[in-house]
Amino acid sequence: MPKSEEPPKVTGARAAAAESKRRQILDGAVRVFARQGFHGCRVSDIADEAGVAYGLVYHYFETKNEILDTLFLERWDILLALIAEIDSREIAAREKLYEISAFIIESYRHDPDLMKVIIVEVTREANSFGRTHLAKISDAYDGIAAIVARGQSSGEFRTDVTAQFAALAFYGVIEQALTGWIFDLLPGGDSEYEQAKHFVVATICDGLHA
Amino acid sequence: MPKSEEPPKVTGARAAAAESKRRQILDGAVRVFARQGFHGCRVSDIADEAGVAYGLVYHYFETKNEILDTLFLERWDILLALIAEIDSREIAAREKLYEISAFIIESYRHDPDLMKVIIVEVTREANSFGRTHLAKISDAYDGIAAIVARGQSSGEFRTDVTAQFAALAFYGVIEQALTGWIFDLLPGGDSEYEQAKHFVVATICDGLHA
Amino acid sequence: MPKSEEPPKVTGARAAAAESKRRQILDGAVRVFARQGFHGCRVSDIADEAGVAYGLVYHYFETKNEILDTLFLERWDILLALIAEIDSREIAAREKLYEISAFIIESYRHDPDLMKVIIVEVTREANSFGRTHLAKISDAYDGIAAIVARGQSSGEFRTDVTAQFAALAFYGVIEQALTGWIFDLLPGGDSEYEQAKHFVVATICDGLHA
Amino acid sequence: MPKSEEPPKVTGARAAAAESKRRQILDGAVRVFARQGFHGCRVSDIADEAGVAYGLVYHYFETKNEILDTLFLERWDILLALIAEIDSREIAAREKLYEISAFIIESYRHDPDLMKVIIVEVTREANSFGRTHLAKISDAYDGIAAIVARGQSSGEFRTDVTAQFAALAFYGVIEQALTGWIFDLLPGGDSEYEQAKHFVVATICDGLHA
DNA sequence: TATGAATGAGTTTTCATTCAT
DNA sequence: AATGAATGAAAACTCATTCAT
Repeated sequence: MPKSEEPPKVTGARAAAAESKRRQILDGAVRVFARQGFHGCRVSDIADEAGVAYGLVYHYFETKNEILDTLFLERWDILLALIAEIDSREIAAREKLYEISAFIIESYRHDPDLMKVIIVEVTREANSFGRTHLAKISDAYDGIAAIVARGQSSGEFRTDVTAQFAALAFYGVIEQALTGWIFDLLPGGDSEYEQAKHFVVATICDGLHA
Repeated sequence: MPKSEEPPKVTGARAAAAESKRRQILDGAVRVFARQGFHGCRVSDIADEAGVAYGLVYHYFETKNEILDTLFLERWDILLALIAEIDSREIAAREKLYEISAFIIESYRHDPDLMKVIIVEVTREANSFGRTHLAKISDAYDGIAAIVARGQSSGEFRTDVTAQFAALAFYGVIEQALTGWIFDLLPGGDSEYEQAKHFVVATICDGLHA
Repeated sequence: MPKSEEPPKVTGARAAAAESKRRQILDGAVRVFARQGFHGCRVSDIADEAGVAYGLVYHYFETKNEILDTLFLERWDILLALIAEIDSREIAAREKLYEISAFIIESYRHDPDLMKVIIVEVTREANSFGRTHLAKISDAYDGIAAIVARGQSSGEFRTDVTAQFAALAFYGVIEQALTGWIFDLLPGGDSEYEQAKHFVVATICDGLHA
Repeated sequence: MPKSEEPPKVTGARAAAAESKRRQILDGAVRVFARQGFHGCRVSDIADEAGVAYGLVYHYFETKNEILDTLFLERWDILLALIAEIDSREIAAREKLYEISAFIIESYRHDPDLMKVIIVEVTREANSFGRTHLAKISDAYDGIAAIVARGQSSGEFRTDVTAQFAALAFYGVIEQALTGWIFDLLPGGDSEYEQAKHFVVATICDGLHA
């Protein structure tokens, strides 16, 4: 799924250029964070990678941390919106889960650096820093749990495992698959990604038993 | 499961005292890393928490990072040994997975700080630092995959989902449960832990379908 | 001989100011190194003496050591250029040696701190650090040796003492005179400096014999 | 010239062993100082090189600096005694200077590490630390100056160059030769050492002129 | 004497952030 | 908006020295 291209605000060439610098910085930051980690890079590395002047980073962002926050929120809000949209469709819960799985895996295929940053850096940061991210992550869990709960109500899913735990398990499987690709513990590639979308659902919905 | 208490080597009071200081430092580090994060604490915080002089930390460990490494390896090696031992038992694959799930969750109940550090801090370090940790993590995946593969051979498990992916999914579910408890996204407590041990296996082996 | 005053490059106030801060740091470092020794001072002493912020030192120089290197090379390159220039003149070898002796002693009169740093600190660093300085020092020896060799070819100098050794002896006498002044083992003062210029040549060229 | 072996104090085996440990430490320190420089080594390096326990170094020496002092003074006092002894002989001043030159160069041949330490580390240390060493160095200058002065009185040496300056020049030539060998700027070897003893006197007494 | 664990002050370097232009 | 020099707090790491045994 392509990056959600915000409609180019029609505010003249100047503003467009400015917006593009801001975008450059975010894009540079993704590459640098993915390569060196949030703590392993300097603000000047971001500026260099983005091809902008050092000081400009601070024109667009208050702190280094805000850059990470922005990257996370941009992407995560898309995910949250998608979960909500999918849940509103008239399809089986299993199908809904497949769509979410597919979306996240496609996101990784499309921009592995960004997903790496979100998974590796943001979660850990949540430990030391604000709870903002945790609330957002919780929102995703809740959205998925809502899908599961609806599946339970309709009789599609068993009810002894709580919807909350099921949601968390579902997300855990996907995140671990991404982690595997990120750290080269799992072979990556287009066919593997395609297969994984199905494996996630097969494992979580059908179980491993024969 | 209690920390593998090495038999108190009878090597005189001096050596014993020395070993205890080293232990104190490791124990202090766990608490500090859990509370403030690896990057959020200073070496002096570790020394203070451990009740030893600053310099002593560097007498026992080359770098701050080596402390984290040591904590991770101590515990992870126990996990690896356990996985191997469980796989050698004459029980169903499903039972084996339950034992592993139970062990990890018990580890968290017994020493949540340590598990928090391993899950939250080590993975991030794996990104920037050496691949040592990754190799160890990979070993765990492999051990679990071996169990699944044996289950597939015996006809207990389906074979369309690869053993490798199944192992990763299984571990992903457990890790996400721990993450949930760590960040208070999931209610914790003795009965929840007990329930979760079963949920993990129910989800992965039986699936969510009704 | 005055410090080679580079013509103030007309590059705008900003660049000029920047260059002047860098110069301030170097000048402060000379005073501090001379007073307390390279190892006896902190980088903050340099910053304080130069009247700049601590961090600015690291904006202009990678390490404390690079400051020392810069001071040495700036001056030594002037010496090397001078030796080459003097050798090209159409004067007696003895005159050439006098000019070099005079230049070095004048350098000391003009900026005793800098010469002290070069003689006292750089040599020691040459031991532990890179061979860069040694190569430069060797260049000076070679330049002087070339002058002596030409003197030998013309019949002005005896040939049983090698030019190489003679060069080294000549430089050794000068350096020891400076060392004497630096450590107050030899009375200093304008007339003493003037006298020493002649003594160096008298000793090396004519010998002590009656 | 062999290291002045102090007569083995007849105080029993224990004291002898103790003395030997102290000697071991000094000998180890010479090697370490020569290799890494005074500031570039740790006290533990000295202990390791000497093959003694860390703490023992502090049993025999108050500070790290005292070790350097001891090494310098041991050797320098021998030099001072020798200068005095030579001056009392009934030989030409030129012969006396030859003997001193020969002694110092032999000292270097016999124990280059020790001479390297004295020349490279002690003189520089004189800058930051006490004036003790300077007084001793001054004593050597004075001793040599006395020889020159006597040579001037007897009509052997010219009088326009002061005895003080001549002494300093003489020592400067020798020190620079040693520096050349130490830093590989001058080819070393037995025949070169032998030749240098003569070159020093030829240069200083006879001069370079044809 | 001999050992090596224990202490903690000291120092370089890093780097996020600010600011003048 | 854009630049990059300037600031200074922060922290890891070093290592001489002390001390208990």
